[in-house]
Amino acid sequence: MNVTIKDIARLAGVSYSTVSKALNDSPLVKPDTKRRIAELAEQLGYQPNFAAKSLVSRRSKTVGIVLPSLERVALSALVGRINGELAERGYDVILSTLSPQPAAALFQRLRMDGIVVFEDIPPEGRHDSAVTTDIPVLSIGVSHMSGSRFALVDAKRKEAIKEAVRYLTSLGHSHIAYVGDNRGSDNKQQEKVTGFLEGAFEYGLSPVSAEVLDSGGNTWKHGFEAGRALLQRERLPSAVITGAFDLTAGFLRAVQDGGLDVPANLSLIGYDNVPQLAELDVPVTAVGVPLRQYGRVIAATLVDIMASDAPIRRTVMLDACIEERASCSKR
Amino acid sequence: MNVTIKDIARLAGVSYSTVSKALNDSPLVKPDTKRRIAELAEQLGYQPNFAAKSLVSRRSKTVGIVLPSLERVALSALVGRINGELAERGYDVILSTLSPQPAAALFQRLRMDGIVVFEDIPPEGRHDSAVTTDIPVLSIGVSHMSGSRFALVDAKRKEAIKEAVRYLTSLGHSHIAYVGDNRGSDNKQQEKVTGFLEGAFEYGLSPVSAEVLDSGGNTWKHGFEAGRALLQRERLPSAVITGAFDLTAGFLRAVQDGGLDVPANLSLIGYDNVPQLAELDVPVTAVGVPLRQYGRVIAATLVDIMASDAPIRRTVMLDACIEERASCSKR
DNA sequence: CTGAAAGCGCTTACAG
DNA sequence: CTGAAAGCGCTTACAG
Repeated sequence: MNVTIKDIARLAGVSYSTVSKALNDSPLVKPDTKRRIAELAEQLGYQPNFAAKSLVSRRSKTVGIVLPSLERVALSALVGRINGELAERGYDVILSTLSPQPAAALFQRLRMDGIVVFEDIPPEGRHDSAVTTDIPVLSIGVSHMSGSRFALVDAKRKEAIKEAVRYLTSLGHSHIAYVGDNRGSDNKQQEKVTGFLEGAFEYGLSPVSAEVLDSGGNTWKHGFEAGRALLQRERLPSAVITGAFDLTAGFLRAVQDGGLDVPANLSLIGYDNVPQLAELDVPVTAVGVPLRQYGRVIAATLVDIMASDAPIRRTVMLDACIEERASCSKR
Repeated sequence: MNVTIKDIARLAGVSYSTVSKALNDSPLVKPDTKRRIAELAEQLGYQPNFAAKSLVSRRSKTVGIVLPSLERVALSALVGRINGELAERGYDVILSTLSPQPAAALFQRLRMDGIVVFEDIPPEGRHDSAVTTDIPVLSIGVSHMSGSRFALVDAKRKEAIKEAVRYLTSLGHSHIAYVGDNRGSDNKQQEKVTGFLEGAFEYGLSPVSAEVLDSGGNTWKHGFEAGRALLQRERLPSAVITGAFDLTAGFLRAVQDGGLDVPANLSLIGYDNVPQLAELDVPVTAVGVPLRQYGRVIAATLVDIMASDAPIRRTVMLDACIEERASCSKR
């Protein structure tokens, strides 16, 4: 049998409602009594009963995160940050890898106060397959058109890549390639390509000096292969923008293996502003929403929509910024 | 306000305790009444209150899984299977990526009926940092020396690799290399190396014809590099055993790029018996515990230790088997 | 087969 | 500041 507030009350010689208030740090309880009760609770190893608490308070102080799969570095790091940010705000976090709708149903059953949905590919066509639930939903990157308390946090990918072009041209580069998934199935990838082309135009690159290389995917392997493909060229760009973290890592390895020095022979800037870029053979300059900020905004936005009882719909677009490291040099 | 059994009771013209029994399919309720109530519940979109249910029943019918990180294919696939298996047994699954102790504390607070712990590296030295909790714990691969209801499910890695050696020698191979993480920090990796050496001895390979190649890690990249390193050799083995899924994939790519044909020039067998091996450029023969079986045993064992109220300690070692595909040929 | 009652462990007006 | 009481939404003996 577990320790309950009644046990504590008996030992402290007060009523159990006083114990409840004391443990919740109510101003209605004398500091002295509070201290005494806190000590007793500690001693007895009291653990509040989550079920009872959320039954009566109608809140669980816990949020659920829906993940498409468990396989991406950047996502994994972001989830870690969100976990930390929400902990600071008094929330626990649990995850599910079910698909969004079943996961949302589960989280609703478990009485989560809110849910965060990550999903790469929006449900094809059928928008009725989107998440429908009564609890507040925060989508990252893809709109799920949900209930009445709903928000979307996303990165300005197009601007980010454009910014990378600006940065590279400002260093004197006039022949730049973008390496990324350009298969066209995913909007988010297309945005980046568009950003590259707009940037190339805006910052005065000639059409032949702004190349888009389709990597066919966003993994290390795709990056590596794209790097090797690039090496076949007779005329190389002086700078490359890679569209995702793993891609960047694989690409870097390939060009280094091919005998190029980064940044002496080739400048490189990678999308996805994650600290892991600093750990590569050459610390790679990043463009994108800084991970810390991403995590902080996600947590803050979610807490916000959970707090409101009125319907809310909000969209937050995050600006990218450049994190300079050692992979770019002047031309 | 949500629908409760009282609402249903009112509309059905019965008491709410009858509704409760009906919804739980109690034999004490007339089939007719049951049906009527079920329909009504359906209609009203009734969702039982998880908090109330677990408060009174002292069980949540939910289990928590602790994962070290979110980055491994084989792990991700296994979690998916466990999810499915437990669903069939009436349990929901949630995940946490906190480190084992905080995760266990969270799951205990959330009143999970049991937890599964995956962890690669056992807590260094200090065994007091292991998971301590009152609820049943099932560890995968690493013992966490927990409470009174505790189980360990693990794979017979050594036997698995040995079996791979047997298989290859039976095909006529007499020069075999094992490629794997041999840095020595991780017991599980060492077991595989030992299995290889024992197998080599037992199946009569000469010492120079049984090579251990340290890949320095278990990722695609490590596999790729190990593959390229192998190609530098003047005398190649006729068969290779790779120690982990991603490693296998990277290795295969490297040797193919180097102009070797698998299996014509080189036979390959990969540890980690996951279906993804069938999706590689060459469908790769696997050795290891079949994913389906792994998932089934984990789910069944967990349900078992959750059901018992007496202390239980159990260890289940799973046998590996070979899944033949197209990557091995006779010599 | 059905219903009234107690109780799971807590929070929160309300009265003192 | 403290306590008695009601109630959150359910399950489960117990009595009919």
